[in-house]
Amino acid sequence: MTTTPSKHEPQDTLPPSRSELTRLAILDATREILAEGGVRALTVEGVAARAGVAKTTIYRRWRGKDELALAVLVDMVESVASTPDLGDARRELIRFVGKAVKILSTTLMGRVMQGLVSDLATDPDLARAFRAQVVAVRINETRRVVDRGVARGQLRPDIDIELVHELLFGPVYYRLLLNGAQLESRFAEQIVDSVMAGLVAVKPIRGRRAASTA
Amino acid sequence: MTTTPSKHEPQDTLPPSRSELTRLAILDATREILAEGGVRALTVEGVAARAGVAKTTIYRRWRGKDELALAVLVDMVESVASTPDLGDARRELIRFVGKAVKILSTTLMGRVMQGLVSDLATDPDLARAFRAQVVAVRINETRRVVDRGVARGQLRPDIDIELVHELLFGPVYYRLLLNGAQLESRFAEQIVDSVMAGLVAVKPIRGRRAASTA
DNA sequence: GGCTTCCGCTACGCTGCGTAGCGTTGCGGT
DNA sequence: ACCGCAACGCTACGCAGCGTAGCGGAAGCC
Repeated sequence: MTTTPSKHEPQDTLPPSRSELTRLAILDATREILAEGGVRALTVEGVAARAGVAKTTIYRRWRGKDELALAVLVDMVESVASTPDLGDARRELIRFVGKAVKILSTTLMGRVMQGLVSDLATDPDLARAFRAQVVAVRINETRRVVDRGVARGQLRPDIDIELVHELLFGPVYYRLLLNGAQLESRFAEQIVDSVMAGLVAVKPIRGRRAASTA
Repeated sequence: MTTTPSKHEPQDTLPPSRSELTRLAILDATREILAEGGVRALTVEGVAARAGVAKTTIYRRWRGKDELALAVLVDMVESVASTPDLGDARRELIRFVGKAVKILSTTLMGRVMQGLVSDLATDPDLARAFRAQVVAVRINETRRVVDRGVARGQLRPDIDIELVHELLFGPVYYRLLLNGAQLESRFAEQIVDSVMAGLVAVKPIRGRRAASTA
């Protein structure tokens, strides 16, 4: 697999500055190393060598390998387009979750995730950046899809967006990180169908008791 | 935070051998270091120093810090008892998931998990051991609880156990590893109620409830 | 051209890994 | 009590990788 150029390169009109060139060289080298050996193989010295760049140059831009990996990841997340309006909430959710499944299983974003997780727990700055630039994006997209479903009368209006987001993507990352089972497109469908059972709009029936905090 | 002795210490009758004493000293030191600084602070040299043990002694038993952390984790998982029969599938599932939530949020098992995840992706042996001794235990327990629910007529008989297992615990680990949101006991209830909607034996004509923004 | 900014390069100190060799101590058998 | 083996302690390595400092050179910007 060769290097994916990753969207936001400078506009064709303006020539890339030297600074931008080295930046891209570093990110590309990071991507390649991650693709080959995972995060375990990611070293600042290795990136510097492959990018044809001095080690100090990397440290002038990022504080360490964690930030570097996060930069690559953010670079990828930004390329994720929003889910189109398909007229049906279930289909949209499947598309939405399925896209994450596909990206995590076919690109090296899965590997970056695997290697980044442990660092999230120990580096507060990294965690904050990750949540702001990755998790929040997913939550917002969930909100858009759910809101459309509610507007169509397909989903209940009193849905906890963040909870739904966790129910949808939790299993995906569980497989990626812990279970080891293969991430297949069918999995997205299974998840959505399971979660949907609690989301569908029904004629107002008197619920049993309200949820209690025990 | 003091050291948790962790169940299977030698029988009271037979005095612990020297070999066993050093083994326990190493594992205790590992636990302490993990509790204080997380996996990032876990170094073989640090463990050796705190345990009052030579570094080589550690390498004679484990191949590295990964195996050491896994040993501590397995040591904890073994102490997790099975879910008792409560007569109600929903209550049992909440108890089941809630126990995991509590353990991950109150003991240092959460921290060990956080630090171990990245290594799972790069060390096949470690991943195999983890799945056999941690994941498989959870799946089996899920099966027991679900089977009881089916026998009582509370749950559908055609339930995919592994899928349910992923739906239940995926969100828990999602919070622990990625989201950063606090793991509270109420979360287990929310998850179970959401997943239950698709598991109940009869059509959801009766009370239905899931996510509520409270 | 001159100034600023960015970059390459070497060299360093440091931590932690994993191993080798050898001395020392505890433990079990007879 | 003795001996033999197994386990442990200790020192000393070589190595990889981190992160920093200092200096000289090259590109960009008026």
